[in-house]
Amino acid sequence: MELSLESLGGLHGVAHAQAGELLSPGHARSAAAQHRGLVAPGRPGLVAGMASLLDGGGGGGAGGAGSAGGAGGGADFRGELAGPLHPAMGMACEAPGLGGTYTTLTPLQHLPPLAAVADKFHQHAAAAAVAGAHGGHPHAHPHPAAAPPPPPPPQRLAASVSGSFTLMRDERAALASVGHLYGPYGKELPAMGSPLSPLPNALPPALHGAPQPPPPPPPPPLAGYGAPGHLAGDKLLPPAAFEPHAALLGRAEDALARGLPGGGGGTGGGGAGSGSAAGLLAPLGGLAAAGAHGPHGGGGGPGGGGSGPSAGAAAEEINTKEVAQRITAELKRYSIPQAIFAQRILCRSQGTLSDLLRNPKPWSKLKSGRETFRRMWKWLQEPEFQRMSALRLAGRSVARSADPRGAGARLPST
DNA sequence: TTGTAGTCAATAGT
DNA sequence: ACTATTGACTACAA
Repeated sequence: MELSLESLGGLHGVAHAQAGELLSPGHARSAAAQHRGLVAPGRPGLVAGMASLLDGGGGGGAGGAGSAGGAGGGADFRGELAGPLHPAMGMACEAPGLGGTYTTLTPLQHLPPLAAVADKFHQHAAAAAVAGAHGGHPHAHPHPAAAPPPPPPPQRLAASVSGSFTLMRDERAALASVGHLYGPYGKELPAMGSPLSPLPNALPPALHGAPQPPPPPPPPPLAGYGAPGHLAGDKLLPPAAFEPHAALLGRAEDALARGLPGGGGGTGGGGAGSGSAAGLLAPLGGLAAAGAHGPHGGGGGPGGGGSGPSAGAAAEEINTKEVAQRITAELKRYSIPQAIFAQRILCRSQGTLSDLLRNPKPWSKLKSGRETFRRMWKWLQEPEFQRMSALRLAGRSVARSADPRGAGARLPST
């Protein structure tokens, strides 16, 4: 437990708040306390999958290894898990049993170990199946072609990755994993990275402001969200590129942040950039790539802000409002209770999540709270099945650590 | 010491 | 069952 997340978390966020937080009683209790009670309702189709996952989270582990996961990982994907999960996913809160290499839990437990991704792959295969995305293979590699979602610019990925790598020094191991992960996953990543929404179906374009291709599925009712006031000031990252590296970014960001010019300059505000995803993280995107490379171009876009040296720092900006909206939409879409998401993905309480979603603070005003938004963001970036897996895995881990019994207890049959 | 930020647990409302 | 709100606590920075 201690170090697992280090890779991700350790690097960045952790820097400041973490240690204390990790240890802080609060977390402990919350974690413990939180684990319980997380079951989710099921819904048809993907949703169902999600639901299952949710449930599964709790249960899967022990018993059958997760419903969804069952397939590949089934018996124990632990092995797979040995590696850390994807950044956005898995055990967010605990770095459980994964291997031991990951990071510690930062306050939030930042990112799950990249390695974990591996697991995801497997999982995702299963998940995919569930989702119906495509038939996963046994271990599913994401073939570029196969993947459901779209299009991805591999390049970006590469860039990102590299950036990540750079960032991650410590995480080499993780990197390694990543490397392989991404490799196969190439397609997926890109997908995520895609300008748009990571969520294939998901997010409401409205959020982005930019006209994006509307997701197939039911559009989320986010009408309420409008233009964000604070957003204006903030910058956003384009989801693209960075998603996988969110973690990295995070760290980078942190580092940068510190070094950076504060807000970077400002950012360009709404600019965000790039579009897409727009707008959420413009800077981030930059960061990701840039991080390592510097001002990368992509950046260009938004860039703005940053500029300078620190562009990176800025990089991380996430449009909190958008993220909040998107998360809200996704949760609704899949009927994921806030409590589940909060606990499994964010390692926070339901109340906290609710508050964050309803009253997101501008990125610039956030401190340690950025981690929470990063997590949300990362989660959004994940492909559906990964997201689901995350929920499930997280649950699993949590369950395991906290309440093994629960783990097995209820998995939906699915 | 004071103020701010981030969370949580509890509780009320739907 | 879920979500929203509130009060209190802890950690940090000025």
